Amino acid sequence: MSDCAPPTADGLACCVPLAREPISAEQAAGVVAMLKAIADPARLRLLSLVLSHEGGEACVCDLLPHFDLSQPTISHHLKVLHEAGLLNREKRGTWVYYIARPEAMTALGALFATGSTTTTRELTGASA
Amino acid sequence: MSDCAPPTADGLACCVPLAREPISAEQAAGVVAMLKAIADPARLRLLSLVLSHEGGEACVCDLLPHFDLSQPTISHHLKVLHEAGLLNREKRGTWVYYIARPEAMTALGALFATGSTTTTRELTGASA
DNA sequence: CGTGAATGTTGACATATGTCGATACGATGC
DNA sequence: GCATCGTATCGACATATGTCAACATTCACG
Repeated sequence: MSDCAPPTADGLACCVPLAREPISAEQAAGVVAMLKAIADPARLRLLSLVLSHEGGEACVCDLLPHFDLSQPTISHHLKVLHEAGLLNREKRGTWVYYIARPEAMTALGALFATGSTTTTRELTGASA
Repeated sequence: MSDCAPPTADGLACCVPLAREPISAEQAAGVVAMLKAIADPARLRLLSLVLSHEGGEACVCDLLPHFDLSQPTISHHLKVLHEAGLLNREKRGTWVYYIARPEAMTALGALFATGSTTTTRELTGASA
């Protein structure tokens, strides 16, 4: 619980691969907050839609048509993703844009690294 | 929904990074099954304990002392991890061993790859 | 065979979660 | 200013989930 400084200074959960050493209860709690956010079909799809959308961002109006869910429900899911640190929120005029955070993807990917400590850090080639 | 053959013939969820293209509802449902399994503090810790234990396996009696939870609760969580394809189960005499599945880690890690399709496949250096 | 130990199953319960309709808020355009 | 559009919040509800105590099951060992 001491050798784990915030990797991106963004409040992301910790970085040590699950297979390297037993994760502490505290770290587990932090990581679980992010995992719970994506452990929902609608939110996983929302995240993927934003990530794969041009520029790594999408406005709510772009996302709504992809679902059979009500607008408040989508808004709720986006809020969950935002509060988990997976998406940034930006208001531009009338529209609200949700913006991917590649650091969050990297942090999550690092959890599942097996063997060495190497992560997918080098692959984070998205715009800041 | 058509270009995604089971990557390891083990029933693991699909393989395309979230950032590459919007995940389909069907694929999302499959992936979410695995994510839900690890989106719990106890189960994340259990998984990490097994993964980092020598040989990538541990018997229930090794795991129990790490938690304040009752034995049936731990058994329940292990069952969830097993049914999600994250741990194999093997009975040896009186004891039951849960065994890590590096393929599952690789499959999950691939989800969070950003940019190219490169995954942490090369890092899967555990014994078969 | 019994006895005991390790693990799994069942049923019950409190809480968390996903969903919606109604409504509120904020920006745009007339 | 006022109507309208896009988005968020609130309150309510049904369902899912984590947990335990009690019990069942399976195996080792005399």
